[in-house]
Amino acid sequence: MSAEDLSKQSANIKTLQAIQSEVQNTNKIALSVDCVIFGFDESKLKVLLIRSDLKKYLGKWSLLGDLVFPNEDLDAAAYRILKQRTGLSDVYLEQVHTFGNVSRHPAGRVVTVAYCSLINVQHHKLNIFDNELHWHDIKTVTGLAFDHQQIFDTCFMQLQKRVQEHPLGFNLLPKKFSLRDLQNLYEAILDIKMDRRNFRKKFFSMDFLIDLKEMEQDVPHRPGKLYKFNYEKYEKKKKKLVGIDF
Amino acid sequence: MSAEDLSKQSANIKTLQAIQSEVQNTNKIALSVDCVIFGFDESKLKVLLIRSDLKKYLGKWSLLGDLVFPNEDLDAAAYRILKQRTGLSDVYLEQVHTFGNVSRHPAGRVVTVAYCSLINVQHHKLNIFDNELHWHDIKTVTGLAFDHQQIFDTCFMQLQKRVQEHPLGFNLLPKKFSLRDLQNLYEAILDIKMDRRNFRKKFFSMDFLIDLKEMEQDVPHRPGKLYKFNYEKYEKKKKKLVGIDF
DNA sequence: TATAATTGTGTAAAATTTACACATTCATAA
DNA sequence: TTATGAATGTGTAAATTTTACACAATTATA
Repeated sequence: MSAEDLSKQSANIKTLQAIQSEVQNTNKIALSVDCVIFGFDESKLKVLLIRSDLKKYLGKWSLLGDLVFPNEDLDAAAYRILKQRTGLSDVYLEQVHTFGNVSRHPAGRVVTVAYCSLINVQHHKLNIFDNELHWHDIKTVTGLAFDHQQIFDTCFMQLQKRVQEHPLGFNLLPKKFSLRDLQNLYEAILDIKMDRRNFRKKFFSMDFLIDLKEMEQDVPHRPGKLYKFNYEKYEKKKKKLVGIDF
Repeated sequence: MSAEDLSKQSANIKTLQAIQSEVQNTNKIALSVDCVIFGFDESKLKVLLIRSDLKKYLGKWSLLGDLVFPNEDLDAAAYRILKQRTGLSDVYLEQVHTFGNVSRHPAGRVVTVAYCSLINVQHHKLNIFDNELHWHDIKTVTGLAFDHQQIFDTCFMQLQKRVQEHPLGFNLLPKKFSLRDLQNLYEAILDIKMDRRNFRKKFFSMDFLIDLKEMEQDVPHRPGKLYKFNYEKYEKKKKKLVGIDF
């Protein structure tokens, strides 16, 4: 290594203190988390929205979000918001994308990390006391506050993609569900109609459904069998490669 | 709406000033960007790393990153780093994931947004003057500084997935490439061997390769035909749905 | 007891994926 | 000049997966 290289190298070595002061000086960006919370009810996909608490967007709906605390892990902030708003813990939650355009928030520089959450509406219909909080049919979601429409669109598209590759959907259903429930769910998320026999064949051939030997109750027609998803078996079998296809 | 609801609603309405001060007070988090820059050379997938500039991690390799400026879009920060380090603009760059554990950085709370970039090594072999900057075979990447190993692993896995679903790979090849180059690339990224005839059949049936009517030069064996990727055709034909499969 | 609604089931055709071998072309070395 | 080595270019048959499609059985209700 030449003398020049050596001096260059030592010039590049920064002390922790130097970086700390650099971090302080550049520290003009606030960080928030926004949650796109999906639910499934009456065979429709819903999203939980709140009325904007900002005058500029008065009357508009927005996602559930909050600033991240300085001593709080990012994922923990998302869980906190979810817990605060729905009363639920142990829910499916996944980071989707970070939105960081300079002018995305009127109050100044706020970079936000978007999370997608899937919850079972039946299990906590109770927890929405707040009039400002409302389940919206995803087909009617337009004109959200801030850049929340873009965030919602991104999360919804990601959900459409991931629900086909991973068993996420079951988080939106009750523990016991019929194949009709499952098909309704996929049809609602993907906004398509599917062939009933081929849909059943597909899921039976995957062999991840456990027949609970129970039937639906209180349906105005022939009751269907109830199933639950076999997570243990799925975890063992997980696919590695899919194959080139675009 | 009841009186109680109304008062609750107005209590929820915040002024811009209130939020601004809230943002100021909570503003103790620094934001950075880290780039995982992939290249393809000598039939091997490489990643561009730099020696850590932090005493704690002296001698360790780390990703290329920097703090985001207060008045800089997030994506712009990633492009800036890429331009600074490789001299290249107009490169493939995609946000992958944000890492925000409280203790991930020794200098304090720094949340980092990871980007994945694919560049053509042939086109700018020149631009690496800096001894501290080096292309590493991805198979030898271990023990990176900070949480950069985790960031690298995440980006690499995402690359393996996305390269199968989208025509990203061509960003790593020269404009003109042979089918052997293309197969070597996929084999390097996915770390598998593929059947040569089926690989060719697959790509020909997709019908996105333009035969340039040119042959390889200076190869010590029968030269292969050269192709380029037909982006216009791909953009028109893009797949929508894939089908349930997990 | 008849009707309406939905469940549960199989098969044949089409499309896709997989496994596999040999003649051709060019550079290089004898 | 010729032989050799190394990689290109090409097709088919079998297996698997996907698609399209119809009718009998079950339950609640009128």
